[in-house]
Amino acid sequence: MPIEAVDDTVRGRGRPRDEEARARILQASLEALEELGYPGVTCEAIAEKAGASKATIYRWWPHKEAVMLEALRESVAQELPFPDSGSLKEDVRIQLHNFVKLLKSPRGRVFKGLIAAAQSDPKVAEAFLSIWVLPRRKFARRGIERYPKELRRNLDLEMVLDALYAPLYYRLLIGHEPLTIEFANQVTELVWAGISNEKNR
Amino acid sequence: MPIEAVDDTVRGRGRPRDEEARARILQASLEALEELGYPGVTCEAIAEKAGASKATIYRWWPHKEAVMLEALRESVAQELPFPDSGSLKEDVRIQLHNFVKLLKSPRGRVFKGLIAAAQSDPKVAEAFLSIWVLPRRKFARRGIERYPKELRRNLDLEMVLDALYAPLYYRLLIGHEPLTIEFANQVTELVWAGISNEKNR
Amino acid sequence: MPIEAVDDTVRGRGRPRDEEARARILQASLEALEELGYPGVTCEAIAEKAGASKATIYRWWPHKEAVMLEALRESVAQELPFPDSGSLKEDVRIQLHNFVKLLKSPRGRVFKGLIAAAQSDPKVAEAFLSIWVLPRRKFARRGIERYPKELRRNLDLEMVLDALYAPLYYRLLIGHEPLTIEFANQVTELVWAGISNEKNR
Amino acid sequence: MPIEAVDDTVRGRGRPRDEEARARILQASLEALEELGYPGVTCEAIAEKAGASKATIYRWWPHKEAVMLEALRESVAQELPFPDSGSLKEDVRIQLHNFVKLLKSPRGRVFKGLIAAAQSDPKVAEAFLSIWVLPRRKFARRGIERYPKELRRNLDLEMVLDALYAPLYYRLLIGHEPLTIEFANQVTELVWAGISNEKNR
DNA sequence: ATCTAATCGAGACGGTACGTCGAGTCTTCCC
DNA sequence: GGGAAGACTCGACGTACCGTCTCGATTAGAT
Repeated sequence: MPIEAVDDTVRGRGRPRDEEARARILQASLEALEELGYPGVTCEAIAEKAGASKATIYRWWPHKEAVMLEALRESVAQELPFPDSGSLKEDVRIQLHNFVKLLKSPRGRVFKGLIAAAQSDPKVAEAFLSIWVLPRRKFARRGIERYPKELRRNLDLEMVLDALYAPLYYRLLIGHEPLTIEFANQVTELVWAGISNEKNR
Repeated sequence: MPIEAVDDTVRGRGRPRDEEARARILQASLEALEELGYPGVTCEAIAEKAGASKATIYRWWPHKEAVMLEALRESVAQELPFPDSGSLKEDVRIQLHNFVKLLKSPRGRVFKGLIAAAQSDPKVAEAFLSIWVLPRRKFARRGIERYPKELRRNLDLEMVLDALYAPLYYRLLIGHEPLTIEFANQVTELVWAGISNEKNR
Repeated sequence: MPIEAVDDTVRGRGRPRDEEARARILQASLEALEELGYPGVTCEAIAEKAGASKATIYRWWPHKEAVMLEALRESVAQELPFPDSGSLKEDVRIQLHNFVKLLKSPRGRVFKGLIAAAQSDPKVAEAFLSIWVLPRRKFARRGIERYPKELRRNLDLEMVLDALYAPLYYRLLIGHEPLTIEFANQVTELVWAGISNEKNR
Repeated sequence: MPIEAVDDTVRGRGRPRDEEARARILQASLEALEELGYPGVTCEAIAEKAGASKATIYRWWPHKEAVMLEALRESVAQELPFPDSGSLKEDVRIQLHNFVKLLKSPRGRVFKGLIAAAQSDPKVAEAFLSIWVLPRRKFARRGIERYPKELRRNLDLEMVLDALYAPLYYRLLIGHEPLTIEFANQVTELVWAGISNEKNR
């Protein structure tokens, strides 16, 4: 079961959850993550930034990683819809462009931090997967499957998605070369050559 | 300046550095990383495993990340030579196979841990780059450049290397799908289609 | 001004105070004190035991000590009338016997808890004094003063009361030796020797 | 086993305990206890006052009560030797005088606090008993037993000690009447009448 | 054969953040 | 308007690890 906030759609009797406080906490988490990097994010710092108390944080999230994951989810929930330009190759290119822009924004530090946290905390790993990775991949997969005729047969789409996104994550995480729009173009071209049904050259 | 052990080639008067202790500490770091994951690598744990004292660790390394990086360097120094089968595609495939095997071994946790640490610690990032990433890429690049005629012209080899290795790192770090030899084959085929000089199909 | 419940004899407009809830809260306080000891008396525990809410408790009492004091007052209101056997010495003995029985009953933990609370909270101290100690002493004093001829002249009755009751409290609080009926007899004899008008031996 | 500091008479290998820090912590505890009363004493406050860290406190004492008990023991270790005036009655009187002075000093708050804590914490109770009460009683008992002929036969000395000390504790804890030297005299006279071998009156 | 200096182990030190708990207050719905 | 439910702020708890430090013991080269 992924790490999520309590589902309080059922309106109980007591004082309802303070949604403003929730929003302030998530906002403060993102800011702290962007400003201080992952290990610099302290529950006490979040609490102070948010004008909330630590107890409130721990009432709703089991640990600070969960807070940051939910913050991430909130902040990127509507972002990055898979484009629909009429051309699959163009859709892919635009999608990678957008993702590059996201990773290069301050939000990129959030990804770095969460992927780092996921390496040693299975709960974070699972949450990152179910909250971010898998939904994004499902969208992208659907976007690609709209054009079955443009692709070679017997392609493993999971592998294709990896080939498309992995290089961006890789440059984000390793930083040996800059992460640029041009790089996204190069990746698009290279992968396209490997998956398209066109007779190349 | 990368993180390295103190260079004590100048032989002073007092008791010399205990090389056995150094080896035990590095070994213990690797073991802790493999067994317990990154957060399990506390200096106390290393010291106890190694039968050393924390002071000894901090005398020779500025912080625990430096210890782990040096441990990594020691342990992979001779690993993963770029193969030479006579065929570039086969060389690439074998190289990816070997890398998959490495990442799937207990050593994979070391990579996960260090990449995680690098996300928030620029010193670790730089050290990981200079100790592991850049040398490996240089070897691989040289291996590829032996066959200039098999490749398309105007290829950005850095991008090609990313396209080859990134998917493996990606599956290691995200874990959404298993990291297998077969996956390495798929990546090889896909990238090969995008870089080889052959007239495809 | 001693700690007391809000005096709501003035009958206002809305729903009147729920006397049952009040009784349940006081009862729950006593039980918690007897079963769990003083630190076990948390407002949450009282509320749960009583099926009440914390808000109700704090509406009617300023803090939990006030609750416990009122609980004590209710529970001991009619207890320990000063006996009237016709003999002062016998009256004293019986009174000490009764007090020993009270202190050894579960109620004894209530005394321990409240005396403890009084040490650091002047409000509790004053309330314990006015609700329990002073009234009890007044009764006892009247009981003794019925027999002026049996006592030496110029006795400080306050001191005599201390000499009678203090040893019982002392054993209750310190617990170095058991608090028994026999001990009450011994104290009676010793004090009697010091206060009676008889020619001893 | 009473709560005590680790007995480190055996000189181990590592860095030795910082005796100054220990002294500063105990001193800070006493000051905090006298200034703020028992529940106002915070480990964080002690640590700050003492210029120590919380970890140091918890390394050597299991909880703050133990700190305060040891502080008490240190501060009263050599106090209150049983006097030796040549007359038992006079010895008793002087001993009670001294005890009254101790209880009326700022140190009295320490006693109030610890007795309070003992009511709900068996560890404190046992420690208070073994560190303070029992040793003091043993001394007093020995002081009294030097004069066997002045006392009636078949006296229960434990009860006598209670009769002597309990009234002082009682006035300290309840505070219904002041605790004075004169009161100590009265108690001495009353108890003496009950225990001495003289033909009274 | 000392003397000297740097090393080793052990482990205590001041800090800082963790995640928990209770006090007392506040907010909502229900009666 | 009272009461149950329960979320809220505040602040202390006791734990864990960091990186530093101070010991006594050990181990060479320098004297």
